[in-house]
Amino acid sequence: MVNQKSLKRFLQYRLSLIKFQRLGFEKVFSYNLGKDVGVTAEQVRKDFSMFGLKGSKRGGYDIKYLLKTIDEIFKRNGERQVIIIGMGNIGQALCNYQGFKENNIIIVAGFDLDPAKYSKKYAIPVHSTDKMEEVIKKNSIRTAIIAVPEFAGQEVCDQLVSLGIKGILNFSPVNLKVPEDIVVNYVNLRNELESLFYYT
Amino acid sequence: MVNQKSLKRFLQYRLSLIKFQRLGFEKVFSYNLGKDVGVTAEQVRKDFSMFGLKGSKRGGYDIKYLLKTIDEIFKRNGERQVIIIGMGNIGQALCNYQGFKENNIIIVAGFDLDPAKYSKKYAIPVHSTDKMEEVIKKNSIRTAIIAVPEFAGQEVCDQLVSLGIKGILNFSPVNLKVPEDIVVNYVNLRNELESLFYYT
DNA sequence: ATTTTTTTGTTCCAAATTTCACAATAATTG
DNA sequence: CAATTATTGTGAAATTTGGAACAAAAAAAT
Repeated sequence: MVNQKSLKRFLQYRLSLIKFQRLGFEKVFSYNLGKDVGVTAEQVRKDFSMFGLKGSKRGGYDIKYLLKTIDEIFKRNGERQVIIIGMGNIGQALCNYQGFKENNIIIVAGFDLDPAKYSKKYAIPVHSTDKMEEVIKKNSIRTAIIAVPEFAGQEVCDQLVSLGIKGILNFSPVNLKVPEDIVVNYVNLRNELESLFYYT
Repeated sequence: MVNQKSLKRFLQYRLSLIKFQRLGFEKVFSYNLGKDVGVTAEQVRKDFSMFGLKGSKRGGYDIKYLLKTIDEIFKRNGERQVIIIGMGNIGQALCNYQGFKENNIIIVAGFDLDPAKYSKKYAIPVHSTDKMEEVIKKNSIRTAIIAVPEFAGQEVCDQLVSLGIKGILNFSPVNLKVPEDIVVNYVNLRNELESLFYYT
C-alpha cells in the first residue's frame, strides 16, 4: 500500500504549487517546493518518482502538469462525498468549514443519536444513525468522519466498515480497530495542544 | 530534545489508564496498555523508560503512579493558559470545545483583525491583535493556537515567537519557519480528510 | 526454601524512511 | 558545435523508528 506520509506531503506540494502559479511561475525545481513545504529537495524528487511524476533534467517540473496529476490522485475533479457521525461541537464546526466547500468536498449528511439535532438549523441534513445505511448506499459513500465521544467511537467505526466505508477521519480519542484495507486518519485536538505544555 | 511522537503516545496512555482505573484496576502491564492504545508492549516500556517511569518486575505498573507522573509531565496540576489568533470558523469552534475546558486548559483570549469580532458573543474576550503583547505578558502565556488564513500564518507566528511563545498549535496550511527552540504541532483538517480520497 | 513463572528493562536487530552522492541528460554559454 | 552548468532520477548509505530477544528480578507455586 501507498505511503500515507508521502500522500499528505503531496497535498502540501499542491498548496505550494498553487502559490507559485499565482506568482506567475510555470516551472519549479525540487528545491523550490522543498523549501516552501519544509522538506528536502531529495524528498520531493523521491515522492514524485514514487507516483511516476516526471520532470525535465535541468528544466525542472511543469507546474500545470504536477497540479493536474495531483488532482487526479485525490479525485479532485469529481465531487467528493463524506458523511459525519456525531453532531457535537466538532461535527457542527466541520459542517461550516469553508475549507471543505471550497475544495469539492461535500458533506452529504450528519448523523446523531440526539433527536434534538434533527432540525434544519444546520448547513446539512441531520438524521438518526438508523439512516446511515440508506444514505451510504444511495450515494455510494466511501469516506466518513467520526466525531462522536470516546465511548461510541469503536461501535460507530464497526458499523461504518460494515456499510462499505473505506476511509475514516477519526476525531474521537480512541484507537480504532479496523480491517487492514481500511485507512484511518487520527486527529486528536486535545492531545495536539496538550503535548505543547510539556515545554512550558 | 524529547521525542514528539512518544509525548503524544503518553497522552494516549493516560486516556487508557483512566479507562482501566474506572474499571477498577490498580495495576497494568505493558501489553494491556499497548493493546488498548495500538502499539506494542515493547514500545510502551521504551516510552516509560525514556521518562524514567518504573514498574515492578512481575507486578507491572501502578496506575496511580503513572497517572501522577504523566500529569506532571504535562503540567496538568496548574491552570494551562492559551490564546487563539484568528476567530474564524476553527477559532470559534475551539473556544467552545469542551475537551479543553474539562482538562484545565483555559483559553484566555482570542485575537482577530476584524473589529466585528470584538463583541461579547463569544465564550472568551476577543481583542485586536495589537493587544497580544499586553495579554501575553500579563498572563505569562507560552502557548498559542494559530487559526488564521494561509496568507497571515507566518506573520502571526513571527509575532508570537517575538513575544515569547514557545509552543504553537498551527491550523493554518503553511509550513512555519521558527527558531529551533520553538515547537509547532500542525493540524491540517482539509489534508487529513482529502488524503483519504486517494483510496476511493 | 527452592523452583517455576511472569513481566520489566535494555541491548541488539530489522524495517522503514530520509539523506547523500553521482551518473545521466537537458539547457545554456561561448 | 563543443564545453559547461544545473537539475533530475535513483541506487547506496545513514538515520530513525519500531520489534524481538533475553537477562534480571519479583511474585507465585511447590
